[in-house]
Amino acid sequence: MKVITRFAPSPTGFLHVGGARSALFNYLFAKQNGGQIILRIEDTDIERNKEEYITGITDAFKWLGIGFDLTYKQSDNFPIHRKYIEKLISSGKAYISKEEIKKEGDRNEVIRFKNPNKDVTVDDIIKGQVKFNTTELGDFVIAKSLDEPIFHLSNVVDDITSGITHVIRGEEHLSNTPRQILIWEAINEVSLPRYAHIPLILSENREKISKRKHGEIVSVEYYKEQGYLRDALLNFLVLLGWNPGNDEEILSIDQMIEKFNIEKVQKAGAVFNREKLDWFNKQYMSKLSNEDFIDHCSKFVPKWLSNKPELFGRALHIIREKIHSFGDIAKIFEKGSEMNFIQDLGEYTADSLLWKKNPNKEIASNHLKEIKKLLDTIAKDNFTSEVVKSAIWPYAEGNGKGDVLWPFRFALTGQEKSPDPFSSAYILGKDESLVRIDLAISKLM
RNA sequence: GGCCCUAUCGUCUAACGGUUAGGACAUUGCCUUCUCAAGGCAGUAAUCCGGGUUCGAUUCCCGGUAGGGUCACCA
Repeated sequence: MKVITRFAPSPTGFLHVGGARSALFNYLFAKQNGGQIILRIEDTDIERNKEEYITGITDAFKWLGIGFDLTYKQSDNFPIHRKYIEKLISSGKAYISKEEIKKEGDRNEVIRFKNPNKDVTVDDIIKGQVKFNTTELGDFVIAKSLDEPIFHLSNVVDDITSGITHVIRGEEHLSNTPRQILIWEAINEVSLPRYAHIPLILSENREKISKRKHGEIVSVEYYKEQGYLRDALLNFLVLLGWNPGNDEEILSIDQMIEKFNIEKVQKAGAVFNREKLDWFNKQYMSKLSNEDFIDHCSKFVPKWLSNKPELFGRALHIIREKIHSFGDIAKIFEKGSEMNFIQDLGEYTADSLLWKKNPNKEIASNHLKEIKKLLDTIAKDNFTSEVVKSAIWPYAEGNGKGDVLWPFRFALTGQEKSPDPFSSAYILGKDESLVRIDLAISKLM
């Protein structure tokens, strides 16, 4: 039997990280079984759906690299849904019911499923056997009219007509499952799919994360815009609720397909830990070549810097060390941040040039004068951090590293926190470095 | 509240019924060029509680407790 899975979002918002993980699990399971995965947009509630969300969702999957074998909108199947509703009615499994209108928009006639009031056991791959008594569900509504099916009916009919073999979805659907099984059995065309309800992704305080309560961090688009690598996001997500059974953590999509095991998915919810995501992202960023890295960061580099590609090139090494996502680039170059010295030395006081452990203006001034002499011996086109370091290092060791290096670094950067002085000098270049040292010396007079 | 699910370091998790309860993130300390970052090393830190079953429970069973999900003419 060929495996067919599906991811079935409703277009009422952008793609949620929990949705992305559900889709990923469906994808991995389908791929490792040589099966197919369908993207079904569940847009039966015309009033709440928005076209922009459909493109938002499909764009997010394009970015993630999760491809579908088939994509369709559920509303395209309304005629088929109608056929099944009619069939259920004519076979006495459903009926047209007269209703009292409780709220605006209510119909005075809806279609209800005739509940056989029996026990239904969901045989779940992850949760095991879960027994429900369906009596309390009553004769639930399956359509507002022949042409307006609602969730449970459309969902089941589409699963049946698409030949879905495995329903892998979030745990919030577990309690919907008995209803759907009842409908599935009433239609009685194909045997039940296997169900797998995956645990929820939780917030810090252990509740289901939602856009409403937790904001933009729940949407995949946010991570795309913040400059995260898709492989890092996917890697982070796949390990929320599943692991390969050993200490391996960095997994490519191919490795995930090979190693994923739906039966080993965790039963309990997992807290979404942004710091760990950042760590994954850093791991993946560090694997990038300089060329790829530059490609990824182009949209985050401030204009004044992207206009000076040589300067940017000299700073690249340091930038790569400092950031956890490409979006961080904008932050480290903000005024007052650690890399802003490249653009703008900024104001500082003479006292800040003095090393805390030995604050003495004359000593600092003399060291800076000596550093200047040493730097002057280096040819302009040979002014690399290694060369600068080898020129200054012996002097610093001989005269107290802190005494020499603190004023040196501070003169170059004007900041308490910054890259080391050798790298800073290299980034700034010989001329600018000397200018800044002169300025520092004059401040100390 | 009814129904349902869940329970190992702060977080993600590993552990045929027998382990000094392992790893990762975070955190702390140290080292690595003065600060920062990165890196290296080391450390702190967990089986929710109570009963069973068993020679022996993190592991199996029951009960509490706590958290979560769900109860639409939404999906």
